[in-house]
Amino acid sequence: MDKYEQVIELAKRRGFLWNSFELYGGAAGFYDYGPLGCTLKRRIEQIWRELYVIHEGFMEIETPTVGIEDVFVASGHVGGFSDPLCECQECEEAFRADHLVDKIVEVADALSNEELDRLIEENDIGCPECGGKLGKAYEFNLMFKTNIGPGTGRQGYMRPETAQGMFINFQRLSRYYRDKLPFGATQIGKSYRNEISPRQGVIRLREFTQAEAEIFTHPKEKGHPNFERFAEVTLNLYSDEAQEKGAIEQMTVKEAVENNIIAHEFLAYHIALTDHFLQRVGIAADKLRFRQHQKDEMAHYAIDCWDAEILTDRFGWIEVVGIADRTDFDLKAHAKTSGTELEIHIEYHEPKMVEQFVVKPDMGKLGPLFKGKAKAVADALKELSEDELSKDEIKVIVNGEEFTVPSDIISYAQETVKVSGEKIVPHVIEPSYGIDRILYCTMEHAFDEEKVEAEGDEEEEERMVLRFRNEVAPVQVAILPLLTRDELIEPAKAIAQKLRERGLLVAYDDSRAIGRRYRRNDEIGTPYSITIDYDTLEDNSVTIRDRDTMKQVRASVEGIEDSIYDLVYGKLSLENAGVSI
RNA sequence: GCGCUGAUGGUCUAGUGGCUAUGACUGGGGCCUUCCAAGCCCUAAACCCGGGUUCAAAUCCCGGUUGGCGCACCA
Repeated sequence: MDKYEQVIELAKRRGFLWNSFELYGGAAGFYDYGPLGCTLKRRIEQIWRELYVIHEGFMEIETPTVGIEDVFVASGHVGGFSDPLCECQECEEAFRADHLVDKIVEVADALSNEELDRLIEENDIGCPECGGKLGKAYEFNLMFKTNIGPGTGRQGYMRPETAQGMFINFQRLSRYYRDKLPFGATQIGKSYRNEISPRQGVIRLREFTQAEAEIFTHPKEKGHPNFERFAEVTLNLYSDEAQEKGAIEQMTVKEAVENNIIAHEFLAYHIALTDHFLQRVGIAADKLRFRQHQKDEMAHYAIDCWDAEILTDRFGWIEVVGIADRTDFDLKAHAKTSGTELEIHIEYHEPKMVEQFVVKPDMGKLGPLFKGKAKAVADALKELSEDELSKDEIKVIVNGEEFTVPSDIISYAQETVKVSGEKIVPHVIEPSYGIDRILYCTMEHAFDEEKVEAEGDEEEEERMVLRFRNEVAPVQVAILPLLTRDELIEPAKAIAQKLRERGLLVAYDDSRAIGRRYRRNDEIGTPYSITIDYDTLEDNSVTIRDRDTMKQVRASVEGIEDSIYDLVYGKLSLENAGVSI
């Protein structure tokens, strides 16, 4: 059994992750979160919220998981979130049709299916595997389709990312933030991709949880006001250049920006924030790197893009977060499709005086002359050059109709006007997290097997332990009466209640031997156990046991809820929580 | 989607056509037990689904579902 198998076996057995729909034979690409998995996930999400929503101030929103067609036409998912496939009619192998012709034309990925068919036909391209004849190219779109409303209804799609919900609310968000850049919004929710063949458990799902932030910045101001926070943090960077050499480089965030490895401070700050988050949920620092997209892999509109990658035992480096500067691509796309300006008015620090050619039609005379068409004529006049306006008879064409305007009802001049600001389309910095993958990685990195001495003459045995960081552990403290006796069970339950009231995640367990119960809790990563014994009845003290070291201290029941709380949240060490035994 | 390969209690697993489907661990109840999966008693729990071949199918065949691996795919 490799580590992946061990982790998945444990996850299944102890209620972290279950294959969905098992009762009916299951369905590939879907996983259920059991009681512990769900709690673990919520705790990871909660840390994410703390960093992005509370600390950064990027408020969380919630938008539908079903989207209408226009949204995904604009985003490019209807046309582009699909691949042209082409199957061999002999051996039935499927290939990317555009890859088959990419040696022949330069922009193979821009071709229509008909053009692809024609090129394959003309160049006599056969199956790369068996040389057989290839069938027609067809689109396989990765979005789930659905209908909105009864009957044929309206075409809907399950969203393939949460991001669009933030983009299309740009105007509302801008107003909420009182039109001041930079601002951001976040969303944690489900996204859907109809993967051709989902694999690797929770690594590639058809329904998965994303946590995304869309941060709108000024296109020309990409310094970060709080850059110093992470400036001296060292990152494992696998830049475009480093990938050529095949060696990860370590450097500080500041150096990365100064040496133009990372495009700008704003992106660098968010790479560092991602690094901070991942380590905080328990990803091992030496199994974490940031890989830069190479020029040919990066979306054409992006300035720079980095993936956080985590080293796993079976799958190697897997991508868990993408952090990109997407420029104004998304807002412009929605502006174009919706016919609505998605811009923000930025006031200059001081108004600028700008030389402008200004045309002033005399509406008092234009009105009576052209009646209802006066406004359109005036607008057309404003577009004319000085040359045209200087003629005796000025002609304009409005909707195919020619109008002749006397020169005396219009004046024009080169004027200096005061401009107080400009409209700009903000650039988007997007950190996009795959929560399910991160959750799996926290489990794998927490997973440990340790040899411990066994009773009597027995050989050493394995202790399975999930060394979760306290903050993410789905059970924070176990309450264990030493023996199954009423006189111990009662005070134990009272302590459990006290801890729950303090807001701790408590598990109470009195079944079978104490050692067995310690092991059960090690296996699900419970950081602390409290054991109630006969001394408790004498002197009102209990033992607190540490999961990782198995060390115990003796502490008073009085104020135990505060001690455990402080232990869990790192404000107290075990040594200071009681007397060592 | 294609190819290879697997699918048996909660988990891991034995079982190459023939008794009531093997075992371990785990779980539950109890006895015992004053700190790291101890012992004893009791108990629950499985042949992925659908067809076919056969007197008889967990076992052979076909199809599907699903896990793993390889190819392809992975905004």
